[in-house]
Amino acid sequence: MTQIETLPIGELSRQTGCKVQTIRYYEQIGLMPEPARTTGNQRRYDPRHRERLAFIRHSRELGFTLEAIRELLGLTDDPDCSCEMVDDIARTQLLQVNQRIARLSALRTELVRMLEQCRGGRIADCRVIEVLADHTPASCLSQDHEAPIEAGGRHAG
Amino acid sequence: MTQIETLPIGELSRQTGCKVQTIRYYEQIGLMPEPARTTGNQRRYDPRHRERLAFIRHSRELGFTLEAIRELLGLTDDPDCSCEMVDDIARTQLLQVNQRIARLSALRTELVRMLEQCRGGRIADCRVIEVLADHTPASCLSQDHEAPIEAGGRHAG
DNA sequence: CTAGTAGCTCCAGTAACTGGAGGTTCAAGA
DNA sequence: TCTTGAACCTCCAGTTACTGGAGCTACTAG
Repeated sequence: MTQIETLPIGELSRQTGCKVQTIRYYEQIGLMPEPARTTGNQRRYDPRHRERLAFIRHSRELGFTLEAIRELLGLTDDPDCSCEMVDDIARTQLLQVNQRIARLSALRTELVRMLEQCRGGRIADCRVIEVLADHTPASCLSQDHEAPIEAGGRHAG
Repeated sequence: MTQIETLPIGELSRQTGCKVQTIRYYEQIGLMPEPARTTGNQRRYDPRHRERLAFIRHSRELGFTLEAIRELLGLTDDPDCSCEMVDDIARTQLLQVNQRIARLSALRTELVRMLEQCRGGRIADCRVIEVLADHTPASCLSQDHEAPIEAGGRHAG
């Protein structure tokens, strides 16, 4: 008989756009189940692993934390349960995204203003430095420190 | 004679809104100079330290990395040098902020669309889960992974 | 003198990976 | 069958920008 399709980790990596180390990391923290191994101890994945990893990656791209994803995955294990909680998690995520956009926009405004004032002289006269040194009772930015996470990992080479 | 004003670390912390540990951390990584010490080995800061720390904090709030701040601080040490580089650093920062806003906006769009499709049934029918599981050739989000840093530290308390 | 707060150093932990060392396995070609 | 080289393995350390705790010492008010 033909065996079902199994993938070595590199192939799974290619198909999902997720680095090999990251896949192993997800396994380590229990987000991905342990796959079958060859007699030589190499991992072999099946399509279900690929689906799960795709789910994780897409969720990460949408900015969900690994903890949120863990919860979402837990919920999907019980298909009869109400999807209220899923909705909650996504809604919370949306809220955070909105907050971050708001903060970044304020930040942009200040950066733009700062740059506009620079006339390109000596550092001693530099408005950018001046603005940065200025610590007036904190502009719009100082309050509400929230989630620092963003979609995607660090730059990959 | 009256001594010049010196602050213990807790007072500096209060005045700048920067945690005690964070101040010590900045010293450890060479961003803040080593302050004077009492005979009992406690740190005592002067107004110049406060200015420098304020500069660092404000820059952090604007999303500059510690490395960028280190560079900016280095540049301010030479007041006769052209402020072109300062401008460059700020401009790079602005660029990154713009990119992050763009990405977050795309993200928001997708989250909103996802949530709108949820009619609140069972998880088996949940559109949110479906969308997350879907790994079409990657929407607008998969490209351009950049700086993960955001204004402010993690939530404090 | 004592109590309590604030300070000290050192170490470990956070999120979400990434990279490398040093060794093994697999698959294809000779 | 042997060899070669890519891909795999585990384990560990590093990244960013802090944060928290243990266990100890200094300072200051009463």
